[in-house]
Amino acid sequence: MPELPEVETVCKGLARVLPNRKIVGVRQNRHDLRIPFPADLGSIKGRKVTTIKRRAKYILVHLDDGRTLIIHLGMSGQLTVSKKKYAAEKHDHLVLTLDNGAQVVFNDPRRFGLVALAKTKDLAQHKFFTHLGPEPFDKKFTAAFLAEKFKSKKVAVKLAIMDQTLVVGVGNIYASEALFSARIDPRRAAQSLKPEALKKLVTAVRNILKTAIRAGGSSLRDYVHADGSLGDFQQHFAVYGREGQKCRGCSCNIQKTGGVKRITQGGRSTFYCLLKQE
DNA sequence: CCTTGAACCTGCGGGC
DNA sequence: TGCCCGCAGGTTCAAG
Repeated sequence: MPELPEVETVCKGLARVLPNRKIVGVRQNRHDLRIPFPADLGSIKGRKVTTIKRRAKYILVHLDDGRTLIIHLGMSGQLTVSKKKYAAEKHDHLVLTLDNGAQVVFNDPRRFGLVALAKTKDLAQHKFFTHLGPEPFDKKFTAAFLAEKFKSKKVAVKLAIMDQTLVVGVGNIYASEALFSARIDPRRAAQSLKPEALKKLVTAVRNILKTAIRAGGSSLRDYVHADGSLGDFQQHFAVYGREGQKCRGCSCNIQKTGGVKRITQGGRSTFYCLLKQE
């Protein structure tokens, strides 16, 4: 479920519930996801949560002893917070109980997620983060920056913009959406984009992510993303998942174009509409 | 350094 | 009804 907007939405939900709460129970229903659970994960029991942050697609739960609980949702992870009595569901792998009785449940059918524990609050040097590019909303993420990074990249721009070492947060859905919004053919070699196109791409990435965050945020209630889906934003996808249908946001004639195209790049689906690009 | 492809894992829907 | 296939929002690793 998660690209940056979904993770951001989950973080916002957690931020309304977790800070200043003490963790009074840690239940591990298995010992690993993509990587083993920390051997000392149980030691977060008795600790109080200070703040919630996000870096790339990682959720950071800072603790009052200076350590950080790191959670990544992978492809299918969900974090829900419920005050109701916990009823175990399939694929609930980690359940934290808070001192107000609330339960934080990490459910992840495909188990591509991860849970880790860092010794510090500052994670810049942590192995998960050293290789990551800037946040898309960081002022470092500019057309000039992308030009430099794309210079040596012959890969398709769709793949390049999803490369987390260049810029973080853009996953398979928003890559298609941002490129459509910028009217850039996803098949083009990254290094072939001119400054004007790069500028449009930077703007499009920021706008798409921001809009999706707003839509996701609007669907929050008692849960941190109750259904684990994309909130309201999926109804606004212009091209993603719309093969053969009319794209949203350009005035192409579907009779003429055949609608949105789907191709495979890097083993994953890309959706695009080429009107106004040729 | 760059690129590609496979691997990790479960669930769902479509076709036969 | 069952079986097989392809597909799903991420990341890492090996090999060329």
